[in-house]
Amino acid sequence: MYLRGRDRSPVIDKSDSQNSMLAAGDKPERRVRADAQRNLDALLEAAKSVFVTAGVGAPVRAIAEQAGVGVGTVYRHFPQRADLIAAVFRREMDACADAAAVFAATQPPFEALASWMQRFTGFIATKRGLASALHSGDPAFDGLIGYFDRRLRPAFRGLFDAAVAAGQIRADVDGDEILGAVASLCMSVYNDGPGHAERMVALLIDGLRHGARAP
Amino acid sequence: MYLRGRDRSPVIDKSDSQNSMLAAGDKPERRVRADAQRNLDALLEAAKSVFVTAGVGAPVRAIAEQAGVGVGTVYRHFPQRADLIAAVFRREMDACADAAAVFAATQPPFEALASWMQRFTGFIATKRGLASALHSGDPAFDGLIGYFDRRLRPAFRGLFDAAVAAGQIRADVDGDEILGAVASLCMSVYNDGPGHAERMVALLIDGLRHGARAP
DNA sequence: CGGCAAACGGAATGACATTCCGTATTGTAA
DNA sequence: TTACAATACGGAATGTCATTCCGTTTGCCG
Repeated sequence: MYLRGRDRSPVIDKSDSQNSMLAAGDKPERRVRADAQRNLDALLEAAKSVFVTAGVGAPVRAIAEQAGVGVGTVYRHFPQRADLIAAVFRREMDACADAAAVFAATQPPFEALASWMQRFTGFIATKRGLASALHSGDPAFDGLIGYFDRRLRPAFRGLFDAAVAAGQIRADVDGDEILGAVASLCMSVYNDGPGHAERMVALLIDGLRHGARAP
Repeated sequence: MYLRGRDRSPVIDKSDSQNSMLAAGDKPERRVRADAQRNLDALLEAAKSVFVTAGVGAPVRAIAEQAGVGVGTVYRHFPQRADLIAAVFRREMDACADAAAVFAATQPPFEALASWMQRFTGFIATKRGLASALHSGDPAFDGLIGYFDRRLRPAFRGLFDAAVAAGQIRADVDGDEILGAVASLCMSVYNDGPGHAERMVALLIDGLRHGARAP
């Protein structure tokens, strides 16, 4: 009754569409124009940086400007401001999830897990307003929690299980609870200034080491 | 940097100022004009009802209208929209807290506690947007959590302890945790449709009965 | 009653989100 | 390469609020 515009029609990032098997007779699949893709990237990048300094409440105008683009372009890619926010969050979740593989390949199990958890903390910490957005009831955010479960949870799981298997952290804790706890610590109403989240998470990590069995 | 107007100056509801000890020589203390008080009440009442149907995001205009008042009047009483919201929440917390005494006086300990918890649930449940507001970081809401602790917690405590003393509920649970749990159940991101909160709370209440000692 | 501080109402202002539409680009087919 | 149509763009225009301003009205006190 006092809501902003409704009817959303999502927009998918067609970037990595290597699926151009130009053989059989399926429709030409209209390729995304180069400039459009360029602007989309610039937009997401700009939004990310603006959100960090001005919060997710920053005006669309500011984001468009930072991206060197007109507001019209923003709305061409994201029907609603909330869709842009959701897209940025998704992309950051992806980046965070991908980082897991890198850590896993370059560090010992425990260090990889610790590194990733701090990385994750950094991701959540810069999201002033994420919790608020999640609670806002805006349908644009509906899939975000599911996306979290789909991307971040498995990424964490891999590192966690590896550390357990290597005997570097105790085996009597539930991985899912840890991830949830970290997220809660970072988004709590009672969050107490900068560094608080990091400290709590560090504590958690130390706790994980306690009582580990030898490898 | 992209914030709405700042600098707040709170407004106190001078309603029940029975403190007119018109004897000694303290300053005349400018009495609140009758119409002002009337409008303040109408405003809070109107806001409450509008929030229920349209959410806390309802335009100030709508509230003013429902109260039969001009927007200017709204802002005379509440410097910022958020102040109005906070005032409504406070007033509802008061009502909820006061209900405790009534239940305590008219029902046996356990029934009084159960009644109050459902009353409390009803209070939280109608607050679509409370959680969001709390997380918004707006300074107008800063005191709300403290107010919650000051008003609701003791009210609950009284009923809870009485029920424990009467042996009607188990004595091995922490009251504070129960209240927090109920609030969390009602405001969670994972809240699953209407009735969900009530069901969970009912479950909790049943749980409290389990293992009670005889009186 | 008369005066006036306090309180009103509601138009004016300013910040945004979102929409519209004329113009500029891109990819492509001749 | 050039001409075209499909796509994208930019940014002014519109509409919805929150909040401010100020001329008017109203309760209160003497």
